[in-house]
Amino acid sequence: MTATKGFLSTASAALIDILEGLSTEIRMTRGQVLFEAGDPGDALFAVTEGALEISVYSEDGRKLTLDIMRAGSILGEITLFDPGPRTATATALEPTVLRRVRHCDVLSEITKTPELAIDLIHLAGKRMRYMNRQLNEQVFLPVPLRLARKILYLTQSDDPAKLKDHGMSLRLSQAELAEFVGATREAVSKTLSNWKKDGVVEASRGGLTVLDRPALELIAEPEFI
Amino acid sequence: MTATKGFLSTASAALIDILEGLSTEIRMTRGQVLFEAGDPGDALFAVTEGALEISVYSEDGRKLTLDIMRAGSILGEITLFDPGPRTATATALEPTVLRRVRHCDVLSEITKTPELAIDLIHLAGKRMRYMNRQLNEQVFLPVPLRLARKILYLTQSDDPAKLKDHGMSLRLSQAELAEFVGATREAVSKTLSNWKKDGVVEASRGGLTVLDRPALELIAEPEFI
DNA sequence: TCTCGTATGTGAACCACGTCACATCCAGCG
DNA sequence: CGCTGGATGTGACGTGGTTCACATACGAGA
Repeated sequence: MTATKGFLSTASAALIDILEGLSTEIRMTRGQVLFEAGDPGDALFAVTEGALEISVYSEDGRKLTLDIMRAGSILGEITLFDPGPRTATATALEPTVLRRVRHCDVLSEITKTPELAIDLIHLAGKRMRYMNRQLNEQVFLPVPLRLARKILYLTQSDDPAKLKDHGMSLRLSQAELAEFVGATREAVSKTLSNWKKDGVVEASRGGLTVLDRPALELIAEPEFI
Repeated sequence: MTATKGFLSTASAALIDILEGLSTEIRMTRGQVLFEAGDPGDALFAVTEGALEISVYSEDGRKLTLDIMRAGSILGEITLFDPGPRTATATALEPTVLRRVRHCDVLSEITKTPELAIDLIHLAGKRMRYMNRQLNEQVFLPVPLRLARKILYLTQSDDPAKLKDHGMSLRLSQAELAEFVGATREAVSKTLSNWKKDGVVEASRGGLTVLDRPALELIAEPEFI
């Protein structure tokens, strides 16, 4: 649906360079929480290695995963844009390395390098588009469509070589997938069962493989009216 | 829930000033469309007078209204942040006056006045928070809760004086309210009927009045676990 | 290899909402 | 005034999806 990779697109080279100079390195183990929704946020991060999951929680504790951020992504910048508590929780999905830059350093850098501001503004726009689409899909699409699109999104372009035979695997449990599409594990399981019968995907414990990407794309299509 | 008014908060004075100088005036009649999702976007707007409705459409034409922008709001800046097609449609709800500024003028102004960039970045942050909340509510809350919150949001602080007796009226048909909460007109009608029985709201043709704001706030609460 | 904890498959019952189908009910206007 | 078209009220009914309740099935340890 979109060509960008990650919740917000890979940061521009200029942005990365500047962040390099101002940042300190952070290393995380799997499961470690970088920040939680509600925390005061005074820094932003660039992922160097590994992956983090960005999610929000309902008032009664249910979880909705927004995206997975991999190497090259910037995160935690909402509070730079609008000072206040963090709106989401970031958890490492695997051993992860990232660089941390304080907001104040970014802001003072902006006054020196306005281009940086434009980079950040573009970043914000990409995010907005992503959220827009999320909302739209949540409101209008049934679970199977949402799931198909998520799987396509999550398996896209991770490694172009692996895509050539239309296959692509995803290391995500069905429960995690459910949190991604805002549904229950059972609903995901049943949907995947149907697709498996048709040879569209193949499942293993803790992951699945897309066998027939075009078929999945067909399912993901709206085919409206 | 939030103190901001409008989809993105009222623009800062500095921002408004700068936009004044670069802008041209636009006048719209009720129902007129300022821009549509998919249009190429090359300008942003500041509402001077009147109100516009910002909405997105599903692939099969259903509508979801995101917010109503009144005097003091900035809109159309996503495409400044991230060049590309507009993500939503803006329609005047009444005779409306606004000022139009081309993106390129804003961007070149940023290189001269970095503070402007910071203003815009803050704007983006407020938006992100708003969208975040929208998504959360759509995914996790049932129709009555969403409706209660929307009504509270739409009637908040419009005129503090009118709030003193806990009442507040809203000129929106039930169909429009339905588009706001992502539900059907019937569901809204039935929910409102219940509330009317309890004296929480009062309805008239094409609008409704909140009689017991605290009661509505109680309904809107999650009262989780 | 056996065992236990976690991931998955699947059916039954339930339920919130959507869909459909009308019955009202105003507000303007001939 | 009575008509008429859009805005509302409300029931019947269908259904996607959740909830609940197990049955497997797999993988990592002991």
